[in-house]
Amino acid sequence: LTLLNTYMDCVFKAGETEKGRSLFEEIKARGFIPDVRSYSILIHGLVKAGFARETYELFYMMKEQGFVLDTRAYNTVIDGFCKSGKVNKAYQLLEEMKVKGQEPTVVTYGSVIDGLAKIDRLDEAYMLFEEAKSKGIELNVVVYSSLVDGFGKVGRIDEAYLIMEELMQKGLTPNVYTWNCLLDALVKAEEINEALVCFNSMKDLNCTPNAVTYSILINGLCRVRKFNKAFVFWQEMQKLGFKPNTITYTTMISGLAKAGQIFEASGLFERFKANGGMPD
RNA sequence: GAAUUGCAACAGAU
Repeated sequence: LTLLNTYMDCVFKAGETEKGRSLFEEIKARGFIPDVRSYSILIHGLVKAGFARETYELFYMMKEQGFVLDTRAYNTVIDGFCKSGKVNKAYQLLEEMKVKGQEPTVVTYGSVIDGLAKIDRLDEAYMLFEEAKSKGIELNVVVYSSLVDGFGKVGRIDEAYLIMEELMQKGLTPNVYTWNCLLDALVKAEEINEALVCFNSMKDLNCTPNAVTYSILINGLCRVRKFNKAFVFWQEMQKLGFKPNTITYTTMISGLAKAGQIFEASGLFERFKANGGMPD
């Protein structure tokens, strides 16, 4: 069973969702009874592949069989609920953990905070964040990033900055995700200059930008119609060895098209296809 | 001596 579980996890992580599902069935066919870990792997695999809605059914299958969920199983299920629009249910499970003597961890809180933040329920997210702190849970950069992202996406830039400051005061180091969340917030608020300032701070603080960072900035520059500058970043990105993917191509192509540079845009589109890109 | 079978965060177009 250990071997099958491990293999099933690998299969899901390789993106072979249907094969993963059939492996779960195969476990039963071979006369094993899937354990809490098998279910966790299955749920996690499905959630990552966009089938979070199936969490509910699988969770109740586990319950019916009388399985006792451990912390990680709870965390996986809670994340599945968050990603299928059942954040209230997720929160309820967090409470259930406390009752059952499984103390919620930083991951548990992180999942629910992120779930709330993604549906713009930031005040509740922030309350949970405070609750976790008051319980002495060491919050990490992931949780802070979720909040920066959440506040940023609804335009509460000041609060996003405050979270960022608190993070640094705690002696934590913002990583490329954190910075990207902040940059995206500034871009969406059309504060591109501020975003470029942050881009420099990020580098000063030894955080290396990645392809997502460039995609955010290119998009931001296109939004304020600074197409030439966007194209400079496009080239800089490739000089640094980041291969453009479908999203970065789309960002740049639509930017060029909006600038009326139809010729350049179609040239890029051809290059995209020539490099094996599949237009979506 | 240790050793991971499972858990959370970021970008585009429509």
